[in-house]
Amino acid sequence: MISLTNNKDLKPEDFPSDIKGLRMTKQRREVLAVILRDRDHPTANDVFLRAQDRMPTISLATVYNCLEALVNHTIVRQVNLDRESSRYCPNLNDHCHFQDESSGKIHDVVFKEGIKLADILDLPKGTEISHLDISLKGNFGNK
Amino acid sequence: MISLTNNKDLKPEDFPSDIKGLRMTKQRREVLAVILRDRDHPTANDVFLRAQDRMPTISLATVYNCLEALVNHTIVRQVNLDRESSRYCPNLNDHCHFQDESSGKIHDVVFKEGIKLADILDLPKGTEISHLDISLKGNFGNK
DNA sequence: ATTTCGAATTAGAATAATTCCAAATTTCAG
DNA sequence: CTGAAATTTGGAATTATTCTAATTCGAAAT
Repeated sequence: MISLTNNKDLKPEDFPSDIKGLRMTKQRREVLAVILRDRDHPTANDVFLRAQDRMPTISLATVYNCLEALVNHTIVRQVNLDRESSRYCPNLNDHCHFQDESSGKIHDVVFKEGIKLADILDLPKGTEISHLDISLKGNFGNK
Repeated sequence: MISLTNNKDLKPEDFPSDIKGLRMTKQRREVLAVILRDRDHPTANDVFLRAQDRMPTISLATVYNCLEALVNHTIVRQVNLDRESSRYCPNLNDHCHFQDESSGKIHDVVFKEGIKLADILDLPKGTEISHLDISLKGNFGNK
């Protein structure tokens, strides 16, 4: 199976016509390809500008529509940091986002081996977590 | 010392004239009093409406100004969930926010005894966390 | 191949939260 | 008291996002 979460070289036209139940139109392919290619947590407008390179007629509204569809079908993740524009991330594994204050860049951060968040939070019995967002800010060490 | 973080009965006019280096004007007192009184994570507009009860002339711009000043001086915390309006929270202790999907209510959630977040995340050496936000969504158990 | 019809795309208008601005008011320091 | 600085105010401006209505597309059936 084609890896959608880690494939810089995949051409939009090579995407299957259906991903997770979402019909892949030309525009959706292009939008997804942009997100998979650069993996730098672009905003909707970033995606729009990049998608225009290969598809000059695409509209911003369409980019928003495509992003919404991709998010609803858990093909990409929407990342909200503070009050900034939403950003989009192709990494579907459990992870957090760290925004480096000097560069502005956003880094994916994972939990240490074997840690589950529910284990460390004091939640009342019967609680069910459907969504979880962890974001950090500060100085990201050298890696 | 007067508890600012847990005092429903405190009247705005009883606040000291300086809190954490912030000069407390009439409007700032009122805004802070609203946030301390109800503790239900109101939005700026909620605060505005409530503040108007006792101070009909206060403006929304002023509420935003006051909130910004209070946040900058770490007197209240700004809480951002998804793309919704910012909310404001007088609880300055380390905690997360859980939004119950059926009621919409926001609950404060704390870590279990002795847990520090830095211990469970795989961060590169030298990383310094300046801000941390954890928000959850789902069904909040009965408490 | 052509028709059909729901889904997708488009451009631009509308919305909502927040910020900006410039004038008026209040407060503080001397 | 007096002038400077900070704060407040109402309204305009901004920005991200959503909505709308018209058009186009595409797959399936004819």
